[in-house]
Parts: sequence; C-alpha cells; structure tokens
Amino acid sequence: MAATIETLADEGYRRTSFAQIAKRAQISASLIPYHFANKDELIAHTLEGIATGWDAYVEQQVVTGASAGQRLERYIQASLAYMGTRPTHFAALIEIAFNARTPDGKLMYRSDEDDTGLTLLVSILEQGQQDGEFRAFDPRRMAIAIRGAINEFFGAMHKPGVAVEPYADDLIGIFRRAVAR
Amino acid sequence: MAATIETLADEGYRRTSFAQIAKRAQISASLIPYHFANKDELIAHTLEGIATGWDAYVEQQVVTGASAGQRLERYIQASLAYMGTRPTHFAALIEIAFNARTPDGKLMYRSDEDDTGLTLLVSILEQGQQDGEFRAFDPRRMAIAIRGAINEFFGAMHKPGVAVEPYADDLIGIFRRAVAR
Amino acid sequence: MAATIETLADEGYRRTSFAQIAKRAQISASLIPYHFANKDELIAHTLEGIATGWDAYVEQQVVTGASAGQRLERYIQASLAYMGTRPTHFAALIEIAFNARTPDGKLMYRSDEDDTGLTLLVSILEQGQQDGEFRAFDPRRMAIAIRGAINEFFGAMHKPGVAVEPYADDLIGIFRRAVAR
Amino acid sequence: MAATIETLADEGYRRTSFAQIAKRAQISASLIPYHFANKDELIAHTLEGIATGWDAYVEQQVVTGASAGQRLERYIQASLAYMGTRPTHFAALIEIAFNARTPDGKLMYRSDEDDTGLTLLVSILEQGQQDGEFRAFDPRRMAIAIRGAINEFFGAMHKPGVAVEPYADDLIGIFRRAVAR
DNA sequence: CATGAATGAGCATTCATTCAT
DNA sequence: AATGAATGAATGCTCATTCAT
Repeated sequence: MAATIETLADEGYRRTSFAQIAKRAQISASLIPYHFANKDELIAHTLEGIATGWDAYVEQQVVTGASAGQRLERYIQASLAYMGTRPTHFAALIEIAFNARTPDGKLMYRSDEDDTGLTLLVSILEQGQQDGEFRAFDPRRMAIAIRGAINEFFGAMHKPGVAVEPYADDLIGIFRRAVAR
Repeated sequence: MAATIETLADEGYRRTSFAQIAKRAQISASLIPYHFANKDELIAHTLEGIATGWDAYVEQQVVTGASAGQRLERYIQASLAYMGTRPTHFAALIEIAFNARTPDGKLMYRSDEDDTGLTLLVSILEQGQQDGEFRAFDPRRMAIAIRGAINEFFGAMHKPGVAVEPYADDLIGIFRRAVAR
Repeated sequence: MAATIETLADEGYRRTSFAQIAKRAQISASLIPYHFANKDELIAHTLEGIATGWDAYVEQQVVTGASAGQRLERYIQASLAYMGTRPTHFAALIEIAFNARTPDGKLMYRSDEDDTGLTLLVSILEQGQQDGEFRAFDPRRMAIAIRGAINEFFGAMHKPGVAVEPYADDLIGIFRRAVAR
Repeated sequence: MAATIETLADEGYRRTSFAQIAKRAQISASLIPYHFANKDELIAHTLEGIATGWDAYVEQQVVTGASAGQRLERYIQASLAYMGTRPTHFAALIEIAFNARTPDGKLMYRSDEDDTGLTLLVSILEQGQQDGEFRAFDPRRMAIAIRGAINEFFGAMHKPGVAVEPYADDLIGIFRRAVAR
C-alpha cells in the first residue's frame, strides 16, 4: 500500500498499474489481486488509509483549541502542515479523488459519503456562531471556501518562493476577517 | 474536439480513448491521429480551446470594472458563472489538469507555464494595492486563496442545496473583508 | 473462424484462446476482439456457421426421400456422412456444446432454443405415423434415441475397425425395425 | 472430491479450479495439490470414483438377469436410473470426458483404455447371440448405438415433459426389436 | 495436516498508432 | 479527407503450483 501511494503520487492514476506498484514493492504483480480481490478495493483501502491518517492528525490538533477561532486557526494550520509534511500522501489522495469512479461512473469526490474534513470544519463554524464569536454566514459555504483555499496550496507549493507557514498565516488572516463579527 | 470535451467530462481521462471520442463524434478512430498526430496534441489543443474561452470570458467581464474592488468582484462572479454555465468544459479542464503529463512525467497543473487566470488575479490585487484601495498583503498568496475558493465550488455544485449566486455573494463578502484596509 | 474451428477440434475449448487461434490464422491476437467484440460472440458465430452448414446438408438430403422411411434412412446416412467428412467441424461443435455457457451459467446444449436437427427428425417420424407407415410411439423420445445413436458414433469413429458405412447400415436396420408396424 | 464433482457439474470444467473446489469444500486451495500432486491426478481420481460407482451399480443389476434379453433390459434401465438419480455425477463425468486430456493432447473419451460400460454391453449381446436368443449383428456397433441412445437422455432430461421411466421403456422396446431374431 | 503468501504463465481485452486503400 | 484492418504493448485478473511455517 505504501508502494501504491508512491506510485500514485509519482506516476499518476493512469500509470498506477499492478505491474508498476509491484515493481516498487518488489513483489509479483499477481500478488496484489491475491490480497485485494480488486483494483478498486486496493484503491479504496489506500484512500481510507490516507484519509484516516489525515483526519486523525487534523482532529487531534483541532480539539486543543480553546475557542472556535483557535480551532479554525488550528484546522488551517494542521491541514497545511500535513500537506507540507506528507506531500506524497496528498498527491495520491488527489489522484484518487479525481480519477477513481464508482461502478456507475460517478467520480468519488462527488459522492455523497460523509466528508469528514468538511463536517469538522462546518461544526467548528457553527459552534463559533452559537458562541457569538463568529458573525452570521452560511457555515457550509464558508467551509467550502476555506477548504478550497487550503487545497489550492498543494498545486502551488512546488513552485519557488512558496512556503507553508506564510500561506498558513495569510489564510488565517483572511478567514479571521471573514468570520469576525 | 467537442466530442473530446464531452468524453473527458463524462467518462474521465482514462476512458477518453480515440475509440470513445470517435464514437461520440461519429467518425472513425483513425481520423483523429490523422489530424492531430498525437494524443498529447489533441489534449493540448482541447485544453487550449477551453482555457482560451474561459480566460476570454472572465477577462471581458473584469475589464468593465471601474475599481480594483469591482474587478475582483467580477472576477469571482464571472469565474463561478462560467463554471455553472459550462460545467462540461470545466470538468474536462480538471480531467486534463490532473491527468495530462508532460513527457518528463510532470503534471500540467504544476508546470511553470504562464497561468493566465492567476496572473490576471494577481494584477487586479496589485493594482488595488497601488491605488491604496486594498491593504498590504502578498498578492500571489491571496490570489491562490481566491482561486482555490472558486475552484472548490465545482466539487460541491452538484450536491443539493448548492447554487452559484449565493456562493458568489459569499465569496465576494469574504474576500472584500480580506483585502479591505 | 476456420482457425477457430481447427483450434477447438485440436486443442479443446479450454486452450482455444485468442492467442492460439491467432497463431493458426497467422494474425495478431488483438485482431480477433476487433472483429468480434467478444469471445462469446466469436464462439456464437462459429457455432452458427457449423450448425447452419450441417443442417443445410442434412435437410437437403432428407427432402429427396419419397417416403418417411426413406427420409429417416437419409437423415441417418447424411448425419453420419457429414460427421465422417467433416470430423473437425463436428469436434468443434461438441467442444462448444459441452463448454460454452450463457451468461447465467447454463450450458448451451441444454438451452431451450430451437433444436433444428431434432425438430426435423421429429417431423419425419410424425409424418410416418400419419401416413400409417410407422407404428405408434412417442416421436420425441424416438428422435432422442436416434440422435444419440448417431452422435455416439463420433466418439467411436477414431478407433480401428470402425467405419461410417457399416454403422450407418446397422443404424438404419435398427431403427427400421424400431418404427415398423 | 465430492466438492470437485459438484463444481464440475455446476461450473463446468473451465471454472473448476483449485480455488473454486476449495471454496466449496471449505478448505484451503493449497491443500489439494498437497493430497493429489497434480490437477490431472485429482481429475483422474474423481473420474475413477464416478465410473466405479456407476459400473458397479449397473453390473449388480445386470447379473440378476436370467437371459441375455433380460440383462440387456436391466442394463438400459439401470443406466438411465443412475443418470436420473445422480445427475450431478453424470454431469461431472461428461465434463471430464469432453475436456480432460492426456498429456499428448488426446481427449479421454477417445482413449483406448478399457471401456467397462461398453465391454459389459458387448458381452451381453455376444452371449445373446451364442444362446441363439439374438439375431446376427455386429455386437460392437449395436453396443455403440445402445449406449448413444442411453447417454443422449442426459441432454434431454432437464427439459419439461421428459422422464426416465417412459424413455427407458421406449429404449427397451426399440432394442428388443433390434436384436430379436 | 493444513495454511497463507508468493509466483510465472496465460488470458481476454483495450489502446494508440500505422498503413493501404 | 477518411476509413477499416492490423498490430504490439499494456492492463486487470485467474490459475496451478511451490514453499515456509
């Protein structure tokens, strides 16, 4: 599965074949369907592994926040930190999200399954509103905007002169103003 | 090329084969490499076609703005409007961006080529700062955040209860506050 | 398709792969699914080709019979003659009949489709009964017995000291007695 | 081995893999080559098991016949009864007969090994001729016809309106006339 | 005895591309 | 300009078999 993540990140979804994964893992290609039954299942397990790790990390950081504002701040910081620390995992995540399809042809990232990341964010925002800390706004739409701003960083992070910390600081500034009363 | 866009949007990059495109276009599959020499070239032309149309539309809306604030507003509105009007084009764009690779294996969306959309946005922001209309911030990082918030909408727009206009209004609100002195 | 018949007869259903057929036909294996879409379709076409040829030959011989008795005689003779002349076709037929399965897993030879060979035989027998030429018996069961006795010859014909003509003569003798008043 | 028979009958020779058999037997697939060394050997043993059971049953019925005519009658009845009682065994038998091949590529049902069923039948017929009970005919060819008529029943027995007893009665009638002086 | 992990060979099929027409 | 035939490479997957445990 580690080899799968690497292959996804380095070669892209299309070239992530059993043969390529097996080459990296130094095993025979036919061993993969022996353990996973399906390529879809391999992908699903890989996705789950990545998502779980990420969600756990972010959540663990977030809960230490005393106020909704602090929790939002830590959500942004943790998300970007994770992206910066494990770019391979995030790249694999993107490859899967934009390529893996359910049997009926729908893209995974458009599926209706619970979207842990967004749910957590929405709950932070709602809490802030209930506490009177944040102004009135639609929490779901705000969450989408925040997550978009976070994720976009991944495409830019490889370019020269772009670093995690300043971007995190800027995002915190932007969304502090956005939610402030 | 219209068939290529449709196929990309409906079937995804992987399944966008000459055979599939040809079936939609009601032509023979061997006609495509006759006109385009390469699959890469077909993709490149398709991408260019989409990008040009989008950039032109957004730019045309932006230039009518009297102030940097208005131009930013129109940039956001036009981008989201285009996405809502031509979801097929945007879906194809995403498929290409996250799948097409240069011969050396790099993803296109990470390439160093001029990124018209972002350049325009950066110039709006810089102008606003020079005019004293916007506060001090890093224009590039702000542009990344804005574009991320815009693009994220595409993944969410197919879910129930999500519409273009309210999201555009919210984004405008968010980034007005973000750039305000 | 000729290569398919030969491969079926010589190698058996299991080993009748695109690769094997292609080797005999001196073409590339990938050309077969280009023309036939499916392996099932290739098999179906092959089966149809064989069955049509056989049915046509037998029927053509049968119609020249003046009486039901003569027609029965010619049915037996023609069936066995075809088997002796085109053992390859018959071997392929058997391979398909006992191996090809419909998508739901049922064997083809147990399917309910019209069984031209048997239908013709039944009609001969019924006519003989109506004409008062044959005694009373169940035509369907008699037809099954006749066909079984004919088909069994295929398994035995390759053994030394077994020839078509004497077997045909014996079968005619057997079933003349069986249907005689 | 019981699982092998079931798998052969239900899934067909092609799909009768160690994996499938093991699934039915609720054992590990690698246990089979541990006990049988070869797939061929497993098949051979299975075939032997089926054939022995069948032959024994038929022979046991046959020996009780007082005359050749009675023994022929019981041969037909017992064969068909066995087929009707153990259709699974017979189906497996057919799968093996028409698919298993000796290392040199020859089908088993065409091999020269002693064919117990046919040998018994031939001996009955010869005895009848020696006793002056049956007319003159080639016993081997007559035996082939009888066995063909019996075996053909298997393909037809699953269709509606086809039962063992009437078919057995008809066959007895047919071949009584065929051998009668 | 029995198992799970592992492998190389083979299979049906898709694909980008070439080529004669 | 356009097509159908053809191909080699690659893909997901199954299979019989081996082996360490």
